[in-house]
Amino acid sequence: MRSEYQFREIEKAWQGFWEQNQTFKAQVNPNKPKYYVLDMFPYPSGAGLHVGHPLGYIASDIMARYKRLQGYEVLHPMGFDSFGLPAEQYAIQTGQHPAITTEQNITRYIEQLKNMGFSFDWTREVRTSDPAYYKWTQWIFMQLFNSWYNQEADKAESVDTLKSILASKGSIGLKAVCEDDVERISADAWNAMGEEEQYAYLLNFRLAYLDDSVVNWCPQLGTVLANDEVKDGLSERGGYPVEQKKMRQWSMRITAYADRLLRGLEEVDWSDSLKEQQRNWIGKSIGTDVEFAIEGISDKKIKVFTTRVDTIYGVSFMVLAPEHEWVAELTKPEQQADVDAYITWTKSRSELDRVSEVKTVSGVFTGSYVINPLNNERVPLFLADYVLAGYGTGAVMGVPSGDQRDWNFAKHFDLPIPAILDAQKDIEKQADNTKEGKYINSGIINGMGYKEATNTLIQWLEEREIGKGKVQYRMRNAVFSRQRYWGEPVPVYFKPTASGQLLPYLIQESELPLELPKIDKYLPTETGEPPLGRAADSWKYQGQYDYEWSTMPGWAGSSWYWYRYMDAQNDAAFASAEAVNYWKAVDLYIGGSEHATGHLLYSRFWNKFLKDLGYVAEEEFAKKLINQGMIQGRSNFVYRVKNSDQVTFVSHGLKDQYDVAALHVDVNIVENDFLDVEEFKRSRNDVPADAQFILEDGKYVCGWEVEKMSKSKFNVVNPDDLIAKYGADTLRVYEMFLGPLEQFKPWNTNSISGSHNFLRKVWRLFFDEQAQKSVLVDAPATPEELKVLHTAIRKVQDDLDRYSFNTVVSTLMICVNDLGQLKCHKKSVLRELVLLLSPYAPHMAEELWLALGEEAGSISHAKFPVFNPEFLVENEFNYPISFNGKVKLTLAFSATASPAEVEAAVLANEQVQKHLDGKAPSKVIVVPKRIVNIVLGK
RNA sequence: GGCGAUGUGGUGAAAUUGGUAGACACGCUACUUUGAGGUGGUAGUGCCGCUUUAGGUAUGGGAGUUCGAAUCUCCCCAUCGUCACCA
Repeated sequence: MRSEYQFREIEKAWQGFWEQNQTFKAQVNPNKPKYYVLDMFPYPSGAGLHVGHPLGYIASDIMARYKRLQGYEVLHPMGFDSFGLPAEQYAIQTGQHPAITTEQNITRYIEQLKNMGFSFDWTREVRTSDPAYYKWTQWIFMQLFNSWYNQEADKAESVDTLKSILASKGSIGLKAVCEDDVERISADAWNAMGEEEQYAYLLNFRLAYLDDSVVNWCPQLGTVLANDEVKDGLSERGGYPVEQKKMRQWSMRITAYADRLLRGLEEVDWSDSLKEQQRNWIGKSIGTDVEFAIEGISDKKIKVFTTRVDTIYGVSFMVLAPEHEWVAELTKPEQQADVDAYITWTKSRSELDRVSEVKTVSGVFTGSYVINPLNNERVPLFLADYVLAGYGTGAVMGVPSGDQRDWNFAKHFDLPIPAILDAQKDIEKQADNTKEGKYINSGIINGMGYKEATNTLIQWLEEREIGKGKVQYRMRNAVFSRQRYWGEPVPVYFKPTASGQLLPYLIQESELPLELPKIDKYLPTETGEPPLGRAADSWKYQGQYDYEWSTMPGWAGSSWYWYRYMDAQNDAAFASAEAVNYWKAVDLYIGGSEHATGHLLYSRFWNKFLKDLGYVAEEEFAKKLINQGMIQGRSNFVYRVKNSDQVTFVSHGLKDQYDVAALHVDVNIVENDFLDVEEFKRSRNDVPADAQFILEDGKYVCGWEVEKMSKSKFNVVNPDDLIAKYGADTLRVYEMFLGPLEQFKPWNTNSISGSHNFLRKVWRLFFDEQAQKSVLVDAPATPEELKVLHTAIRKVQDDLDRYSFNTVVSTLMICVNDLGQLKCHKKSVLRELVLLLSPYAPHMAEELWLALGEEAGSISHAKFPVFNPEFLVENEFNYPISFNGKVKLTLAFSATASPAEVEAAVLANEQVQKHLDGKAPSKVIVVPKRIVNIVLGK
């Protein structure tokens, strides 16, 4: 038995114990309620973990341990999102296979995670780059390829059902999600097709499909990027320029799920900001498509999408995107030069220019006119780059009285600004987008209100087949191909038809996994094909047909991994039905907010798809989600005096008296902002031994600033160092004590000693370290001790239930301080305290549990203390007595006294009378067991 | 510009349905314990004011609702996140 708090020994011993005894192994246990608590699994980078990474893992581990104590069967797994660019970049530089780098990094991560004492069930570890795992990623791709979206049933179905519909009814009235330009055919036409022809036609409807899409191409990285991997026209990783390029790519029809993705947000407990981000990303708008005839061209009409069809009588111009495909045809000869100049100019502008010049108006007249279908007026047709080719129809009707951007445009080109609502104000000065009032100058809707007008117009347009109500989404289908090596191969090969057209076919399910071939270099081929093209000679299906050379994007493996944890070793299914039906969905998911629109949206998409096919139990995979705040760095600075003969540094408080340059200094040689001068001299070869330091009160004080945590700023703090110095339990307690989990906060090691001292204080309730002996006693607890204990039990439970991890630490500190004051060393009290502490400081808890005479290791599955309100009953309550809301004194009264009794007693009190100073109170408010407020007249 | 969030001591923060603002911790000051300690203990610490006692004032700023506002409403300012000309 250790009577000193030797955390290094203690932590190592218990980590070994847990591993040996598989203490945290989870299993399907129908006799217990389940709780699934999941961390977003990390990409194993070469740098290892810094103090910011474990924040979320600590919180989730506390919940896992807490729920175990409450009698839940807890699934708390960890794994690695191990496909990705950095390992591949490294492979390009060194020739080392990415699998080797990845393996090394994972080994390091596991070691670091184990040092933190997390209660993961390591038997369920997954790695997305493991063929046994990506076999099932490929399998899901195959299901997507074999499915179409039936809008009638509002779900995905096997293409077999589509085939029978086509054979009996054709596709003319078919409600399926596909591109607008897919040719509609009759049943006869379908039945007349040959097998290959039918196969080619079906490709239009599959949820995984090949498409010539405009993609974000990054030449430096040699690959396509998703929209959320591009920031301000540069690649998120590396910051390289990204250009638009048309390429034949695999895509996923996520837009089929747009509305369900939107509706599903209502049933999950996620933060408003996160839900809002997803809503914005999906970007649903309800409006109307309207066709405008073109003057002088009879076979074409320009279609616009508007959310305010009620303003159509206010149209005074129309604008096309400069990239619109009819621009050449619609430009009149006399405008040709101007239009060409404008298009050249817009092309020259980078993404960043466009963003920064939002306010300026630009555009050019084409010389053409369109006809407003409602009033047959001629409307001039312009080009302007504020209209985006990629959204809606690439054409916009301009209503200057109701839209500020249109108003600016009209002013700039001196176009009319017709008023359309009697409630519009000052439309000569600015646009007024009100929906109030009655319509004027508006033909068939004159005198109507907004709702009636909109319905009338849509009906009018639909009757004449020149428009219809429509729901528009901003979200695009997701490009699924990456021209990289280190990703999942797509389980597809290409077989030519009789006419030589290449059609994609799936390999057999029994042939999974399709493993990555070996290649000589991890670069594109000489002809610019993806790296897998280097294996082209041998990498063929049945030695004959080329496999797909692109690999899957990073998000493929992470879009379903929570199911693999449920049954990680299963070779016959991604998870057994039994496991899926028991664990169902994630009860608590913790991770960074940077995945708001990427991972979390794709995962919800795949989950809904798997639900449609009946493979999983829940429509939403994560019921509760918490985004832990990023931990920022806290940099320290020293101030070097400029232009001095000798190298001189001046302390922070005196720096204003000198001309100084601020320099970053390693935060690990600074404590409480005091610099370790000797260590500073030793560790920096640019600081000579005779350097001068101008001190304040004998100390060198450093300045500080909050910055990103990075090596170049010397502010990276490594958890391994802190664990060596204070122990994992201290680090766990301290990271939680820093503040609310969701909040962004700078890392500051300064006050970690407070958490360490707290744990030592707990230890001293059990042991006299000086005398090297236990001080535990068996005596029964006093009412006072029970009150202290049960106050803590209630608050710890309440706070954990609302994920307030920081206040739990305060509560435990108060409890320990109070028990210390009471000199309480009673086993019955301390046993409960250890249980409360165990989720936060599990190693120490195990050790103290043993000291209490309990069975080794049994604390992990013990029972959480039960709060008993009887111990908190008070006979008296200390009433704060306030005058006009300002508290002046407190008076104790019986807790059961009625408000009238309290009021009488208060007014009879001598001190109260003194404060009243002879005046009569106009009112006395008594809130039982809260406050007394005496209201004095003015 | 839209949307979302945040703003409380020297610092991290607490205040769960409006009811004693600053719990808990760091830091700091003084005293004390120990052979020694990134030790233990005691007292103090929002700001202004006072020898002490009072007292005044205070949750980004301004207005409002209320007996009573950090908390609710409106306006403004600042910071962070996010989308960014979305028709």
